[in-house]
Amino acid sequence: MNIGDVSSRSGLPAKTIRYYEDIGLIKPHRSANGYRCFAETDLHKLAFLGRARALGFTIEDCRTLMALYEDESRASADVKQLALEHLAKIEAKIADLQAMHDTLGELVKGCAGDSRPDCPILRDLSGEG
Amino acid sequence: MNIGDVSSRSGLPAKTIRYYEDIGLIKPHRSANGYRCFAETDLHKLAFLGRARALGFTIEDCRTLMALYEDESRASADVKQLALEHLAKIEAKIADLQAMHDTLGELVKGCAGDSRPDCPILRDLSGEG
DNA sequence: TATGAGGGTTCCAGTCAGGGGAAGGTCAAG
DNA sequence: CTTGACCTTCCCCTGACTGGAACCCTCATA
Repeated sequence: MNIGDVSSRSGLPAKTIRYYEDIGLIKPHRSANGYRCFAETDLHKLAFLGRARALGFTIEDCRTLMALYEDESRASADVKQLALEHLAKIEAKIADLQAMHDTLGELVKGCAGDSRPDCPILRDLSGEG
Repeated sequence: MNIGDVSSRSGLPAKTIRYYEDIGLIKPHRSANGYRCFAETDLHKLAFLGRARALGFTIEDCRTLMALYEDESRASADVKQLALEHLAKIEAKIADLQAMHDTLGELVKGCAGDSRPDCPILRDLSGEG
């Protein structure tokens, strides 16, 4: 398989696939003409990576997850721990965003949104002046 | 005021303040020795920027907000629109993160987390194989 | 046989919002 | 006079790609 095929079958852009090779996540063979030559296992790995990235895991997490996946003697505890740490980071981000959302929502609610200059949003940003 | 004073009074790192000057958000004067020389208005602007950034506005949004703030003849509608657009982006991010959280949470719940290799998280990532 | 389309390759630069650190100038205190 | 705390500019680094330039390969068509 050439990179275009793997790209459409995995849903990942060709650029991303080349990047993943660059950083050592996959190691496709090369054809005589220099083209990358992907096996089914490469495609499978890329799909794995795509799903892990979609769950928000960092590239380094993905590297670890792949290693665990390929390690038949892994302990599921290791996978779970990684997932729990990631879950905690997601929760922290949600909490941050929620706080912004609540604050900004309040300010927006108080803003007339008309042609006059008076605005509680700017008043708040300027330090209640 | 030197940059150290402004830094501690605004809560922004000196690096950040220099960066904000670099991209034209503030224009402090210079003393004879080449040091930046901040007026109270600069400090006020930096505090404004710090609060806007804390609400998650991008630097470009901050630039617009500052311009609106300094424009006495602004329409609060313009401020409100910017804020509403930002609010929508925050909501979209929260929704994304929440979806990740829910999916990953389900997978984690099903994972024994013991010394055995069997793991629903990896099974899901590998495509249910 | 030329040529054009549509693959593929490498490498460089840019994104966003700064952070880290080097090399060097300035200032007040001891 | 020296020490230490400031300040300056400069350049590289981050994550996870994305865009583009310049060039090569293959196949179909005129």
